[in-house]
Amino acid sequence: MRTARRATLRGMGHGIEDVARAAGVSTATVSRALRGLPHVTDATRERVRLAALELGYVATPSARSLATGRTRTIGLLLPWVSHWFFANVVEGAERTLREHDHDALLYTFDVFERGPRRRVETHVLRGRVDGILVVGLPLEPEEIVDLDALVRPLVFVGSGPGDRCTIRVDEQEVSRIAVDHLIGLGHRRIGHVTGHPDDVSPWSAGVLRTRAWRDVMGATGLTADALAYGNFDVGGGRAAAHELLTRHPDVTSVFVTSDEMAMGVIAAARDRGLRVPEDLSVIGVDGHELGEVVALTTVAQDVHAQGVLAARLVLAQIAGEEVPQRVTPQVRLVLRGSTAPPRDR
Amino acid sequence: MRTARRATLRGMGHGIEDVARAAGVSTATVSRALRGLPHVTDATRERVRLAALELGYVATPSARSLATGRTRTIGLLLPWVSHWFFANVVEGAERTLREHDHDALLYTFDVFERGPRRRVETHVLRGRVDGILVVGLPLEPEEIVDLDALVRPLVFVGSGPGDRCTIRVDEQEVSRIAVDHLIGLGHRRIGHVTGHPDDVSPWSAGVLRTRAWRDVMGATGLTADALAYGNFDVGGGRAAAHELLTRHPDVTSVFVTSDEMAMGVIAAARDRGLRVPEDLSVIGVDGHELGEVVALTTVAQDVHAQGVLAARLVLAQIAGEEVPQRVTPQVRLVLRGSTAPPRDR
DNA sequence: CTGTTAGCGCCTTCAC
DNA sequence: GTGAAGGCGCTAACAG
Repeated sequence: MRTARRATLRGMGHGIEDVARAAGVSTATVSRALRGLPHVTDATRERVRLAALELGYVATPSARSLATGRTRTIGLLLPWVSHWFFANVVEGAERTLREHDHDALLYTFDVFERGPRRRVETHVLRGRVDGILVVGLPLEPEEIVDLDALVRPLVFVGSGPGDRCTIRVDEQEVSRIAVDHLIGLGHRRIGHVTGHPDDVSPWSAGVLRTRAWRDVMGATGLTADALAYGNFDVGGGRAAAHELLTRHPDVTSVFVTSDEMAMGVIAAARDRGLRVPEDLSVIGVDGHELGEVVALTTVAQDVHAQGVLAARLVLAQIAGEEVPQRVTPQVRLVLRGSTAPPRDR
Repeated sequence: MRTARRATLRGMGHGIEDVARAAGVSTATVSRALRGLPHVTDATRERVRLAALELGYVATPSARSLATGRTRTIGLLLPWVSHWFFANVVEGAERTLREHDHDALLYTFDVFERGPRRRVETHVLRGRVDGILVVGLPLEPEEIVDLDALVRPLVFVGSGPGDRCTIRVDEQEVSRIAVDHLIGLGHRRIGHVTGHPDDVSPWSAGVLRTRAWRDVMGATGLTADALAYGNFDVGGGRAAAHELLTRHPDVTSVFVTSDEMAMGVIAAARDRGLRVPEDLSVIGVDGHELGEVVALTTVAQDVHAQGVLAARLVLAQIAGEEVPQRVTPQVRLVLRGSTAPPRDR
């Protein structure tokens, strides 16, 4: 008795067979018609479309994926979403992906948390995604190997090995702009607050900015000894600044590798009764909206645009197109009230 | 010639058959063994486990989904991720879901954008998710109907109809705490900045807080006429404050329905040469980390915890457990420097 | 242009 | 406790 159609579809609606029956065609034709493939009469296509619409038919993604090998889903790998940079990349990427009928799957791996560095479990991505966006995650070489094993296009944002499609600002330039600005104002004792002390990845943004800070300082004949770690958040920046200012009370300005930490530094200055910028100049990196509220001078970048571009580049790779190996978004110095010439003291 | 095993799996690794062969058992046994189902000897299970490990076998999600009808994926529906509240809910939810081997699929629908309210296309969720988290999205009745048609557990966070599993603070209490605080300080002219003017949903957070502001003001015999809309972001809050203070120069304090907008209000005060809190008191809602930097008094809530709980509640529903229809997280007044008694003038 | 027929990789009854 | 076989819903050759 194979006549009795097992109307399964687990209570999810109608299947392709229902549409086929309603339109009086075969399932193959329905599939072709609905996906806009050639070799279908306009009339048939329209008939199928109507039938599908009426029944509220949408192809079951897992069935489609199983048959095609494509998931129309992109994995977003990142440490946090509650940080400004990441939230904005994610938002830009997700919107762009959706415009192109792709889904965004979120995977957070907080590799910066205290304790031994947890390895990113790339195997959870197997068969789930057509492409991967790695955002601000300084991966170990073995992790890259694991990702490569997935045989899916990869795009890195805000961190990444040199030999892969990577979108990131010129970290050297970022530090140079910031430090040059402070030097230009007359500062000689320039402190530095950066990310995580255990982060030593050669392509971590924090590491690169710190290295460039050292370079610029050295090239100008200044000593780069006032350094503290703020773990990329407000509270961390505040604590780091306290530590820094206690150990190096002669510091007149601080270059901070993120606006969130920079605002923490400003809070610390206030804690200590120091006025910004009269007693202490502070410059950050990012272009956080709230920087305007505290008049934070910063080296700004358009993060949303980076998310959009990243999405476009994975999609392009999936489509078999060539993509640039390296995109370097512009940065610009945004002068506000947190930097000024040092007071004589 | 059906002997020639078509080793497809589209270059993705090994399939269940490979594991079966390696372990010398059938695919059925592999399936049972790997998923911890009963009726498998410890010895066989171990053998299968080893074989799978060695081959790096992971069941293809789409195949599994097609066979089981479950996707182990939860859809996150929200307007933005770049706003503090949302980024934190998402982060809490994603981590919790991952701990329970579930994926988080992101769907942003900016229903607050200018122009006609875009309808949330729930059909993109069909067959993609086992459950749905609706975060801070004031949906229309028809949209709820569409969601219900998916026959999947639903949890609302930060907004939601009264008759569904909803996690949200008591909005009345939020407004009461804030306004009472200002009244207690001696303010009589209390302005208000809230979200989007077109948002009239009876269960939008902004709408409810504004209504409660009116109620509390009225109950105290104060006029609630100084109102402006800040669209839930910093720039919007700033613009709204300018409008408000121009129209109602006698206002001595402002109750703002989010910390991000409240910080915009503080920026506007500075623009106008008004000192906070001497000339203008400002109180927000949320507990944004950066509130500390600008000494923002606020009615705080634990948003990360709400994300965690939301994830737990969908998972519980999927497991067939009963869940509370309403969870009301605690809020607390965080006194900082942005509120003070009004100056006589 | 359209229908038929195999799978896609895994799960799941049902025998053994 | 284990294996055989059919099915999940859709796509993709291949005929016609």
